Amino acid sequence: MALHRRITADLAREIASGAWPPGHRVPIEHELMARYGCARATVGKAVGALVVQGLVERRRKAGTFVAAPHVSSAVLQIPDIRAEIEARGQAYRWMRTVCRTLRPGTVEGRLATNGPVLEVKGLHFAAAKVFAYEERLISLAEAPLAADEDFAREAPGAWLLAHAPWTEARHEISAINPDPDAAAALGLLSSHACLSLKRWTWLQGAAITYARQIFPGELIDLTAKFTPIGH
Amino acid sequence: MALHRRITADLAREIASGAWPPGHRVPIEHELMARYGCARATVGKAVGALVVQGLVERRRKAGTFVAAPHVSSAVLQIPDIRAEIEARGQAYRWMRTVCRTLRPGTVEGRLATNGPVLEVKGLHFAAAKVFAYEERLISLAEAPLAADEDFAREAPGAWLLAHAPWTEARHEISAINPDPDAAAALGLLSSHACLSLKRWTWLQGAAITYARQIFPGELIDLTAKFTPIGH
DNA sequence: CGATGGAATATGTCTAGACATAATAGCGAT
DNA sequence: ATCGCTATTATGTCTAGACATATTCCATCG
Repeated sequence: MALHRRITADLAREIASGAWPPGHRVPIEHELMARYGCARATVGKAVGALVVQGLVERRRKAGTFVAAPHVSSAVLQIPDIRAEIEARGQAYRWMRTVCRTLRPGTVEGRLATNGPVLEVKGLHFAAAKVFAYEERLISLAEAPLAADEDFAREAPGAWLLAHAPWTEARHEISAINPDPDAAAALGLLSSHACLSLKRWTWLQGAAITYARQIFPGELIDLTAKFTPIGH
Repeated sequence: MALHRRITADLAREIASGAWPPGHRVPIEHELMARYGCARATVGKAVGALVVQGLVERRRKAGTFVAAPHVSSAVLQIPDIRAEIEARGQAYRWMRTVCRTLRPGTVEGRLATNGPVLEVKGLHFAAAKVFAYEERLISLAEAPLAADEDFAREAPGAWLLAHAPWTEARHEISAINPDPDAAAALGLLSSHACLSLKRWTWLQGAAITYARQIFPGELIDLTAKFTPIGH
């Protein structure tokens, strides 16, 4: 193994074991140079890796110190339903049930727009089984091309991904007992725990689309992995 | 700004703008050396930062290439339960129900360790109401100080946050109907939709802790925001 | 035609320095 | 005692090389 990795691992072990609590001073670079018999750049690379991982903080003149543990944030993978299903080796199918234009002002709290809105509802199937129920609103002012689509064969999510770029998104995840509409569509009892995923997307501050997807709880797991970016 | 940061930013801009699509070859290090008039180590540091961010991949002899875009992903805030509750202006309370040491080999599939494991179960209260049920396993080999704790007054999550750093974590979010144990603890019927959050954390590849938290569905929303590349 | 062994190439790691910069500690003057 | 200057110190950045290693390309051999 590369020397700089060994140094990183050695230091991390001291921190992990609790031998070096938060605030403890890590040996200065020249001492590590002497200990490992290497150049300063090598020590610097090793300690730099700990900085990226958020384990230590470095301050000029002061030295390098074990960092206080940070609150956790993680990168959540938001699944593309079609890709998710096909990755499992199952056949994917989309069935649209509703597609109509709503008058302005009827979508408060879901899509912030004064213009016309397209409402699409439908079901995602994995093999012969219902995988998700989806309700979607699309701002026709922001995505005018959507007015020419009937979304009978392609799900609005896939279409938007290819035709409507976005710069910001917000997701809200919760567990719900499905409302009567959703329960009927999914063929479930309302006692069946479902995962609700709401998504809002914006392009440069203008609301594009709102989506609410409901999955039978046992059919989906959202997984999130820690990433050192942005602690 | 440091030169290596400028190089990183320049390259990231090409990728973010779409000028360099996935698979596009990034100029080789010697060309970047010539372009910026710097040493190879400086170019290497700049490109290394892009690797950490997942924007490029490097292969010896082959070169450096723009990475395939990750599927839609977002930064998820994993809540600290106590902070979450107190932010709502409610009183927080932790009640431990179980705290015992398990023999090695009894936690398969949850915590990858051969050493002793501490098992803690308990409830988080918001005001007088149960907010979450928690089951936790802690590897005593990795966090030996936990053996001296009884977690009667402090939740293990809070204690670990202050004493056991981690570098990797995985979260699994799903909707479930609570099993009888959890339903009884939460005072709910098993028909009540609950959000299940499982978390595994590692430090440098060694498993530290596993936690399973169950929330009544209506009490919690996880929210995630998209973060564009390049901050 | 296919297999194989080099040669070429790009990155991976490392050295032994250099100067820059930020923060601190101590000193002296007020 | 306090302010401000300076010397010291530890990290930040960078250079101009070196050898190592993985991979690809290509020419040669069977």
